[in-house]
Amino acid sequence: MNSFTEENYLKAIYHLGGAGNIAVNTNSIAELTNTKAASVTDMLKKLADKGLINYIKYQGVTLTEKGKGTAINIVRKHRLWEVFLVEKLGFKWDEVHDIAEELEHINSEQLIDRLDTFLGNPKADPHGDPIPDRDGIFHKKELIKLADLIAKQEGKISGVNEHSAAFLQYLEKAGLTLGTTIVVKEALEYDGSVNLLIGKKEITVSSKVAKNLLIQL
Amino acid sequence: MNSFTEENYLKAIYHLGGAGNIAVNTNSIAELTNTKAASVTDMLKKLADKGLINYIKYQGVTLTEKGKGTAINIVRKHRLWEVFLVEKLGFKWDEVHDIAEELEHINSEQLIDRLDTFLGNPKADPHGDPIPDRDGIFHKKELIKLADLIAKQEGKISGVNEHSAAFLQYLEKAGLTLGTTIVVKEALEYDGSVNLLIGKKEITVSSKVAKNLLIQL
DNA sequence: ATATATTTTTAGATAACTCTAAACTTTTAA
DNA sequence: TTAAAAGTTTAGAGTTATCTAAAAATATAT
Repeated sequence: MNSFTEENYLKAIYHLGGAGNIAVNTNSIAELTNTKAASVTDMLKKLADKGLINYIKYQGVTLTEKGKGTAINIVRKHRLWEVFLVEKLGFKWDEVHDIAEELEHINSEQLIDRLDTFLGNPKADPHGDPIPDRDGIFHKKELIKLADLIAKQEGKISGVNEHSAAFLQYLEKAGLTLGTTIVVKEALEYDGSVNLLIGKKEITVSSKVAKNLLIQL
Repeated sequence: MNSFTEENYLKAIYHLGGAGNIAVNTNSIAELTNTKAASVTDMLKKLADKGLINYIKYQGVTLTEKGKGTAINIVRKHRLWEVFLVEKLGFKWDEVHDIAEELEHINSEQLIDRLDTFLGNPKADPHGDPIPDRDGIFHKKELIKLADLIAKQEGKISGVNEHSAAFLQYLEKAGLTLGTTIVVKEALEYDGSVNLLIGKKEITVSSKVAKNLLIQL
């Protein structure tokens, strides 16, 4: 059994890419967990002792298979709870993160499996992020940044790369919600902004927005 | 904001009758929270400093209005989650206590209000225990112990005084689930056991069972 | 009413997690 | 290629919640 705190560190390492080969560095973990580098170092020793991470002093960390499994399970729980909050309780997609952050630490495999069934085994959370199955497998569709599309390409808004409430609220106002079909009218080389058609309505989004909106072709 | 641990102590004091005038003693709190008396004393000082309990050394504690409100809110959350687990996720009534014990500490008024609405504002949890409303008011029906009924009285099984999985499983097997209508055929003075009619079926329950089954007339 | 038993509190330690400040490594850039 | 900057770890300390053992207060029983 891992503590609440250990779980949060594992999750942070996972989100920083620790499931791959490139080592995650101490400072970035400190930033994401709102702690100081010294605290991170202490915890890294502990997680390494438990066999959850590969840690070499001064060289950063990666997750072991065991650590990766634990982290993915937390991600699974987080995303399933987000679906519950939006689909069943009527929260907006920009309101659910903090509550899911607490719910993800509830410890019961049975609870999560039943929740998964109750929700109809959703494949993505309200932001389009994929939900791993109980074996930790992601059944993901290929998503492309809006910024990488060219004129005349058509696709469906299927995810976001940024989860701030501000960005999500902007998308909502602009009618750029998940599932919406869009066509690229013009991709402006000058500033990276993109002209889109949503049905017959034309709108322009900035480069920043285009980089954070994910499209399924 | 109170810590997870503080909340558990407040809840324990509440369940031991600390909302009334009779002071709850240190040892009983230690027993219920699975700690030692010395730990309880430490925490009582802390809760007293926060204005959540009335504490006089060696004389036990009662809850202040503030502490009572906090405790009742935890009870509300616990019971609403239990309803969710049974009604929506299909858990049995003897399986939900431990999970609800974790869920009750999730911090979001909005979450609980929406959950309440989602569940249809239930007035009782799966064991018949009343669920206080958001203002902490219990809208309770009058319940009487089966042991206090006399021959020919009829009523509906509406609650339990003991929550152990063993007792709940026994009731399930015996067909004594919530909502079942029963008629007392005979209350035996000799050993306190009771003969019941459930429809046309006759069964006998021990004195212990009769004391822990609550009936609405 | 006083000795004994029970209950509660205090004293002193430990474990988990955090911090600041200082020391040490690695990276970067002249 | 070495001096400065950036990043990381260690040392030492604080907080919260826990414990055991001993001391103090209260209750009980002859």
